Amino acid sequence: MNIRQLLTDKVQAAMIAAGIPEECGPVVAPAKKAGFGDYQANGAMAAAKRMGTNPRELAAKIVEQLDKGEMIEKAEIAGPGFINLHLSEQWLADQLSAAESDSRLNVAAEGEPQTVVIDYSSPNLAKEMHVGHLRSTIIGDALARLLEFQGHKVIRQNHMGDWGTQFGMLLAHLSDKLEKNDAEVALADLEVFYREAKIRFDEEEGFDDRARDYVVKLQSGDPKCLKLWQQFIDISISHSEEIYDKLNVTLKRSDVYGESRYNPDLPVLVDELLEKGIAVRDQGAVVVFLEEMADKEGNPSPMIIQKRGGGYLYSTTDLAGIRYRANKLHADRILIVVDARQSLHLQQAFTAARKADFLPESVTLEHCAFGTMMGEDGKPFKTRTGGTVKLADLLDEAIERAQKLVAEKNPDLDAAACAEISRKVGIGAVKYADLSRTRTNDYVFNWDAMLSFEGNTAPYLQYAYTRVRSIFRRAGLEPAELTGAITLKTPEERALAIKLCQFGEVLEQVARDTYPHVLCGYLYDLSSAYMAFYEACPVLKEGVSEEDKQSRLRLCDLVARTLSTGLDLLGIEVMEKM
RNA sequence: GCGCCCGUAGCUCAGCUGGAUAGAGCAUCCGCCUUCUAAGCGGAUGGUCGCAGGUUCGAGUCCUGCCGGGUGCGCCA
Repeated sequence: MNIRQLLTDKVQAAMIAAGIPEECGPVVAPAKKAGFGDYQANGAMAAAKRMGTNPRELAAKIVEQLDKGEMIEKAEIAGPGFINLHLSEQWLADQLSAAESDSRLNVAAEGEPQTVVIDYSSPNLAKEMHVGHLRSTIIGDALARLLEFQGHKVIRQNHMGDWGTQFGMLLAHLSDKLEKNDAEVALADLEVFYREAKIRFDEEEGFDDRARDYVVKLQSGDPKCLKLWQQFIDISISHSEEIYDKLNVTLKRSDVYGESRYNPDLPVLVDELLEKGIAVRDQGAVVVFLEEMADKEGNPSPMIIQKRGGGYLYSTTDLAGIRYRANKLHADRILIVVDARQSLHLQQAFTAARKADFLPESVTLEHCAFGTMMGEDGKPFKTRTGGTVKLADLLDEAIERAQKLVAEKNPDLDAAACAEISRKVGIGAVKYADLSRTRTNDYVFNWDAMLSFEGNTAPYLQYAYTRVRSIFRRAGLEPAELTGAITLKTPEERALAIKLCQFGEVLEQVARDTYPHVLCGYLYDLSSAYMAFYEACPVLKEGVSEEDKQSRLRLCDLVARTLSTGLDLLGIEVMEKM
């Protein structure tokens, strides 16, 4: 159920009935301020301008034609031609009842499901995952969960970096190590392993030649070398899986589709582009010149797809990836969740793929760009000594910090419960801090702010959830046992009801625009509305009538379910107590 | 040099297709717990929306120029 859409349809119909051209949109949005109704339609003014008539009079005509039905209580004209729409209390209550008995909370499943391929996380397997992989992993996973909930067929693609010259050095080192240990032991710490290999490569006589030799063997498909490589990859993926598990990320091994998978297609692709005349040889390399992206002087934008010497680049793999996803995976929509700094590269890849006719025109290519995670000094997030922060360490610190807070606030919890809550709170805080910011902007990482129980944070939302659940515990009731009607007597109940009813339209918006912070903002508003309701509307206290108690408990249950569903779509867990 | 992103309250950030008096949180100050978790709620203070033009009945939002910061730009990913 999408209030905004329903109202848009109604107002649009009224506008047409009032003789307004169809191109004039009704411009329906939630009311900006209390006192302006629940929703407002602002389209009358633009339409009046276009038609050269008086906006207030036109608004009056629209209101006259408006089929209010069960939904709209009243429509008022205000200011220069705003139409303020007040929703009917009974209609709202009916919607809530419908949501209550629906496992999807009255959120309609997508009528025209798409196949959506989402490329996210994509760590480099040569090293351990570090904070640079956090945003892609968190944002991509939230989008995957949400689009799946909307009813789309989501294909996760973990485009892991499992290929490249650095593997020569790593395999040479691994091959030596295997004389003493098995691969699991040798690769227990990837970071250490990488450093060792790098030192040998830089300093040890003859090692660099062996490394290069391994690269050649690997690329030529030498079976022994491939086996070694496979061992390395398998263990490295396992390291990533530990992180995914801790982070509560849905990526599985079957979602891994590493760069190496495109190897056989790269020479084919380059030949094809040369044949089509889209790519040309230039200074020994193969280059696609994109006139579509030319600068002011008309110089086309160059994209190298094969190096002088024959090597391929990630631009080549990107093109192969687009083609594979569109044609083999039959994507209708391709989302690529990578750093905003790669915007130009991706735009080139998108443009070239279109030009080469690698995908049907109907397939959309979207770069879901995100900014850099900054330290509190405003510079990219690093350790005190300027090193890269390992993701595992960051997550452990989050849990540890949460544990201190939980133990301090609620000393009665037993150790197991405390550990579980700390994990959910700590990880939730890290994820929510990231997701709640507009993803295209850089954001400042701050432990105290994200772990605060005040403001737009995960702990605040989790706390709101526990407050609801606490009521049910105390009442000794389960939601299924509730009877009677939902009534919205106080302003707080009404405000809460409207918030609850907006869940569906928010999800639709996020699914369309791929900005998870909009969902975060909604959940925060919902929690705030619940907190206000909680203060103003006693549920179990003395003097509350049975009808009010039942009605309010039903509101409580809807809040709990909406919060847990919404947070789950963000990949954040809730708990009964905290 | 060119491209892209950003500049909104002391700090961290929202502001969706241009709409009403630009909103939150933190910080500061003032209130609210013998009754559902005060990890909370209510209120106050605080803004020439980087600057200057332009389009419009109406601009934080669109256009142009400038200033400041970030980032990217033929053989890394």
